[in-house]
Amino acid sequence: MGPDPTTAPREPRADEDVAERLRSAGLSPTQRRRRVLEAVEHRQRPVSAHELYVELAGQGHRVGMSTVYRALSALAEAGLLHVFAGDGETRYRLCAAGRHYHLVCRRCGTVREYPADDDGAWLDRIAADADFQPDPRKAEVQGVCGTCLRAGQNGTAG
Amino acid sequence: MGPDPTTAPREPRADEDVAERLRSAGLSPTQRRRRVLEAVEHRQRPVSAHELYVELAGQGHRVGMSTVYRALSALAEAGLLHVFAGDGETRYRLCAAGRHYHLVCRRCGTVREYPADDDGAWLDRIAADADFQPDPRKAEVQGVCGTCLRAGQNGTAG
DNA sequence: CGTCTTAATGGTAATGGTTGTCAATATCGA
DNA sequence: TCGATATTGACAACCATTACCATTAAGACG
Repeated sequence: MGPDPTTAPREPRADEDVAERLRSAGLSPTQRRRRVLEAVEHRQRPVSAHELYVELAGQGHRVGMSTVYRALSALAEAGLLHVFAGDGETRYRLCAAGRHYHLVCRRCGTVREYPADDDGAWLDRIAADADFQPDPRKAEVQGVCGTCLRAGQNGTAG
Repeated sequence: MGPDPTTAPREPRADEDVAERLRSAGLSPTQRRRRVLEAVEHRQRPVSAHELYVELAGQGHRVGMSTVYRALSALAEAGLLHVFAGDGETRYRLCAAGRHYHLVCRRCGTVREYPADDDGAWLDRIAADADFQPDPRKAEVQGVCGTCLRAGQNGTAG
């Protein structure tokens, strides 16, 4: 399949977007890093290094384990990913820009980003009240999401 | 070395309190578990299993590594300790009863429990707004405490 | 478009925190 | 005190993560 720069039916948009994101994070947008970022991006819940490794291998992309770990660490360090640790293996998830809290369901593991815009006063109050400067992107609330809550009522309450 | 049950000039109050806390958590208050809980209790910042092991050994108390791990896990499971993972080794800290957030300083590691009583509306609003039932004791906000903030201004703000 | 310099990569070995195993021991009730 | 049961501790096993270093890709330059 020869690439036709003039008539290419692909949309290089998404790929370029990923590359640009890497660049603005201070990372050269290598092929492997783009693959890793894209793979994380397509997940709704945090994913582990090993899971990504398997997924990429299944897609025919040969990315070494070390590279997956390095990419994830770099992306997390750059603030593009949020880190979830504590259950054996570390998990990563895309972290959007802007103020938000992370609502983590301890049953299904789904993470939701709850906007802190209109509610940011809470963080600001803490800053003034407790002599503490909170990082809006590093606020995490654990609990149970509505779906699991309703599902659990049927399954456990008997 | 030898404990004197009859003439001990200590105040059994604190020890009984620890035992009672273990009992109400559903754990039989064995000597080792009491030692572990007491050791965690006397710390202001999260402590690792290995650190506790060394500390207890230094006090002449022979507590096996496995026991330390098991006690910490059990105490955390029971809700008496809060778990901090993600920096190599897992760390534990006493978790008070009542609604509070954990303010974690990423510089010095100190954890402060910020009461959520008057501010609980925030969690309740999330519950209604985002279809999510938050666990008040599992809310964690990372940031920088005032002390480190002021110390850092001199060293880094150049 | 080739070449060269440098950073990234990947297979593998090593690291180290954590857990499993099981005999020895402490705990608690009778 | 005696016995049933849960706990403990030393050690080995486990496994996620990192270090190492030869190989390879990326990007600059002519």
